[in-house]
Amino acid sequence: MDAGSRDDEWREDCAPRRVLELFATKWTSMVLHTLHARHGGAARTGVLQRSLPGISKKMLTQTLREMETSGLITRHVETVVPPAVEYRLTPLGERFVAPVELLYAWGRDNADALDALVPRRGSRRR
Amino acid sequence: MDAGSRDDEWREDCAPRRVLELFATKWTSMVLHTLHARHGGAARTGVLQRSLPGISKKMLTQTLREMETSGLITRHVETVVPPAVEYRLTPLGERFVAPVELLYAWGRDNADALDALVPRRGSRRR
DNA sequence: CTGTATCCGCCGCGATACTG
DNA sequence: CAGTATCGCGGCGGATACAG
Repeated sequence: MDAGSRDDEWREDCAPRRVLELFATKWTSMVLHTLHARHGGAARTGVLQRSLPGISKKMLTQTLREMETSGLITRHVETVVPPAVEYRLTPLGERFVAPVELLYAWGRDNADALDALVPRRGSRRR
Repeated sequence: MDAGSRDDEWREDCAPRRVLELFATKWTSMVLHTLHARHGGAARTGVLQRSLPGISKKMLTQTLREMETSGLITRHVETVVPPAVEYRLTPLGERFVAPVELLYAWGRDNADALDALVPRRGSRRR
């Protein structure tokens, strides 16, 4: 079972690619993590924004919309004044937490190795 | 332990961010996976390119360089004619395989759910 | 409070051509 | 076979202003 095997094609619409696209938007995994680890799976817009230093309203909304489209979260609107919107992890989203957390855990465990070897991505020589 | 906890800051240079940057380059995880699953941890340039349909020489080289810089792989040059270059997973790289594989596995397990819910990233409503 | 609409710089990445 | 250099497009994502 070497180079000839066809059990994992790299087509555009294959599962692995789909997953990677979830990371294409920079904030997706951080929103997921924050929603889970800091707020037990549900939180309102403002709360999320305060929990994610540096994110803009635009990217927050955009990221949440895409996550909703992907079925990772749901969006509930309370028709009151002022409006209150709550986002909640779906079962699919909650199952996605484990892989993401493992990724983060790996980062923590190997932070020193990365510190020593990575100069910095995107650093520009002049 | 709510919004006040400080056990996971989102600073630019924190571990989680570092990990996400490894995915900033589209092909990184696929090269990692291919190197591990198809070639037992080591392979030459040409072999990798054939195993990754759609990748260009430019992106292959660029991705490999960044992975080398991050300490995920090593680069061995055989000074012969024509030149033969082999890339090999480092211990750090091999440890990174598990989280990535789990991510991919999640994609496979939930491919149907994604099929049903994801219209397509970037699709624009008018 | 939540969300939308522009303007715009930066950069990932593909296509192409050339070197050793 | 392995790698570099250039050009160009698309899109992420930040800043800002406006709306319900």
